[in-house]
Amino acid sequence: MSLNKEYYPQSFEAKRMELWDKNKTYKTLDNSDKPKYYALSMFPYPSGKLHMGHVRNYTITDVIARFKTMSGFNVLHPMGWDSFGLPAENAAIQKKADPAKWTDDNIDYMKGQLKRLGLSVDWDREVTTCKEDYYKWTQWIFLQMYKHGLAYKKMSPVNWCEECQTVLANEQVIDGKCWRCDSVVTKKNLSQWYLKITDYAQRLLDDLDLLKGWGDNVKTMQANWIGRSEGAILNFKVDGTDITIPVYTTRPDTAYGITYLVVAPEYPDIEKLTTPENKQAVEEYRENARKMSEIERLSTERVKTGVFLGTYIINPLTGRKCPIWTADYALADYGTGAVMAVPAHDDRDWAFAKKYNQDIIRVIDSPEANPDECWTGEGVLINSGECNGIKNEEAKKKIIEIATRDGFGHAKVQFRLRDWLISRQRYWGAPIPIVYCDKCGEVAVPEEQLPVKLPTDVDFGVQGKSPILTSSTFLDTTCPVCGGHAIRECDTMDTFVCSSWYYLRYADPKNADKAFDKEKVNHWLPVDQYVGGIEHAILHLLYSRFFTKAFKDFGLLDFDEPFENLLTQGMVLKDGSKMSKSKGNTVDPDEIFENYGADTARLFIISDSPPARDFDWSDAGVEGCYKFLNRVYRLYSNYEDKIKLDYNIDQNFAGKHDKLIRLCHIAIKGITNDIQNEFQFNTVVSKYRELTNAIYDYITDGDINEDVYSFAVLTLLKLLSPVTCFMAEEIWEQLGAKTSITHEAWPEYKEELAQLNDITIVVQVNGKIRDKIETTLDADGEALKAEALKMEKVLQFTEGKEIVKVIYVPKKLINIVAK
RNA sequence: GGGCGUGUGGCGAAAUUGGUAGACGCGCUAGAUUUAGGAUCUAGUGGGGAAACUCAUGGGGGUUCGAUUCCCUUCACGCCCACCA
Repeated sequence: MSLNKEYYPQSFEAKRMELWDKNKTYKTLDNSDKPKYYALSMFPYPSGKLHMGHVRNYTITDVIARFKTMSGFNVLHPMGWDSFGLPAENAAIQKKADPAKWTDDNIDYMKGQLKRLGLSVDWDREVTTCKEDYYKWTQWIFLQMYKHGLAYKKMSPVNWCEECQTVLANEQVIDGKCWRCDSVVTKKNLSQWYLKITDYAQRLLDDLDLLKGWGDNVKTMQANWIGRSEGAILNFKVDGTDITIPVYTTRPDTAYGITYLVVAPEYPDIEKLTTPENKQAVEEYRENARKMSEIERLSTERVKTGVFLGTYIINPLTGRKCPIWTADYALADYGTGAVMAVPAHDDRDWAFAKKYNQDIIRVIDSPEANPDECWTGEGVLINSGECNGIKNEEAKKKIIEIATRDGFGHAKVQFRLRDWLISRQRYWGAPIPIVYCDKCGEVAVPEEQLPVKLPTDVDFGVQGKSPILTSSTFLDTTCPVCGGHAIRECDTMDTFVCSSWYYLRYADPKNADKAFDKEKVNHWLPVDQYVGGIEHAILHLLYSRFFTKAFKDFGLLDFDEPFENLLTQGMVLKDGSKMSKSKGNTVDPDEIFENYGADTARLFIISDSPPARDFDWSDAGVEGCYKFLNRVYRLYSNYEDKIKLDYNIDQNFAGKHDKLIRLCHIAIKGITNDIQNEFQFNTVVSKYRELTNAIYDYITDGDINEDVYSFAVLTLLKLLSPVTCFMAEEIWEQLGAKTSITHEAWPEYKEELAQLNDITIVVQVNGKIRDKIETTLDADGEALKAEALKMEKVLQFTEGKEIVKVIYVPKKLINIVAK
């Protein structure tokens, strides 16, 4: 056997892939003496074709998985499909295709592309969320949530996307628009299923501290989203009634300055709080607010509006009668839906009070405060009865004490996080396993009756309702309790429910009796390295953390956090903006595979920027990587007769031979460190190039020692193999190796050889470089100092000055301080 | 308004965490080879200066023998959250 003279990846990449497949080279066994390592990519939605973002994501994870395998770990590197969701259903509507078929076809195609990319994935563990053997367990998990009181149904105003004809979770509304289709979201009053993620708010917040391997940006985003704040509930009696309005405030210290109260337009008791003469105006205002989209509500940011209800509350601290208003700057679903207004110390209240002529009472004074402006800073209490003279931070506690003592309030921790709305009025999702019995009401489907299968006799052309309602077989069923007539829940689950536990299923993908085996999950999890896009910083990553914590409480597993280390890779850009079909600046991975091969794609996508940063695609850069691989390849194809697998470098080498060996050790050390240090693949690639250049330098004079040369090029080959896996495997085999290079040990370096013998010492005077000394590693510091002091350049710059001290940094520099 | 980041050549970037700023590459310039193009190889490539030198890591200040790195201040950009009481 021998190598082609020229690098022609098309001639061997496909063949290599088939052999890996056939030989099950990347099969992962549960039992191994080696320590485990779980490398995970965020699994793709099977949209049709891979884009460069996928290529970047999966290449990064694959390089990590291959590196860890060679470093002696038993690596789990799985892949699957987040395959429920709207695009399949939309395709069904537009192209009259079956969503299952559409999804399967896409999976087939994309799986081929992933293999073409050379992923070292154990495909026997593939997981597909829209298959019965998976969604059965998604439904089972829902039942566990239900059983433990974490899944419940309630009527409330929800986010409605008219375009998608479904409700959305809070996390899926971005700037008042649908995260998927970008159309305006409105409010609708519906009875919907929720998961009680709020029960876990504090733990989700606290445990962020456990996540040492997560970037602060993601942790901060989650902390902001959870939004913990400390304050108080204060209850205000409505004058002349038995009604009490509780408000939540983070500023109880300003409670003596309340001059009016605001309730949200959706406030439940609002009708009882409205006097007959104000009824019409209030009704109109509420109607208007209801019709307004989130966007409009946001866009009215600076113009405050509201209507007086005609009633008053009494401030128990001051006895003051304060009018009750409704205004849409009070939010129905945060706090209690009612706000105490202290215009003197809150910007929003100030603006409102100015517009509607409400009283303003200053209760916090500060030398910096201007009486004609709103003051939200620190200060000392005034106009506050028994609290006068107290600093406002202390007054917060004091007033909570008073409220508690007198029975009109208490301290309260409030979260911004809302419960997770998981109902979707769509077909292509996991059915919620609940039935509504004529007699027994809401009943959970017994576990042994799972899965509740998606019906196939549906009409996708139906307008204004979920296609699932057109099934003649699905809706009517019998009650598992009484055997009487019952109707199935016809909403399906948000796809984020499916993706909140898939990483557990990989540990035990074929289990027909359980969602996953506890022991296997405890063995493989937590994920050692998770790689994916920053766009999931809140959504998927928060939901998955919630699921893991709930599962721990259910006794299904024994860890708190699913993902130990998280790498959020940057976007792939072209010409400075995100690749997108609408901008027409996409690059098709298939074209790159065809023209340059997968190795070039893999090398290029990790080469130019560190993984976390955005990556600007350039055609010239691809070309450059391809040329580099050609250059590397020729080191083997042109010198095949000089390379032997059983080389011996345990002998004394001098001069350029010694230097090349040292450069190899330097490369091993540098590359290993760069990978271990947050996967700095861009500098790994530059070190590949340095070593390649060094080997070319070595051979230019034709004096090639076969042992040294073999050591150098085989070291390079192994170092390259996690990245350019096809070429490395091809050359490796052509050189006569019998086993996959994947199963070779990662090269090790000797510290004493990971430095050059000839070094340059920089000589500075007062921190400025004046000269250099060429010397060797073993040179004596004192002697070097003495030599430096005698150098002509040094004398020139120290002339007439006193030498204060001489600093010597070993192997680096001498700095002479002269005054 | 709050939070988190980022500012280094024409471009992507690097800098062993306080020690030669610009590694490595893209691009560009010249040369070799080639009938030509491509490919390949060699040399050069931050600014100013003929040179000695000197200036330069968004701007200004500070600490230090020495600062891209630490501190203060200021500007610009990016992302996330936001009438959250």
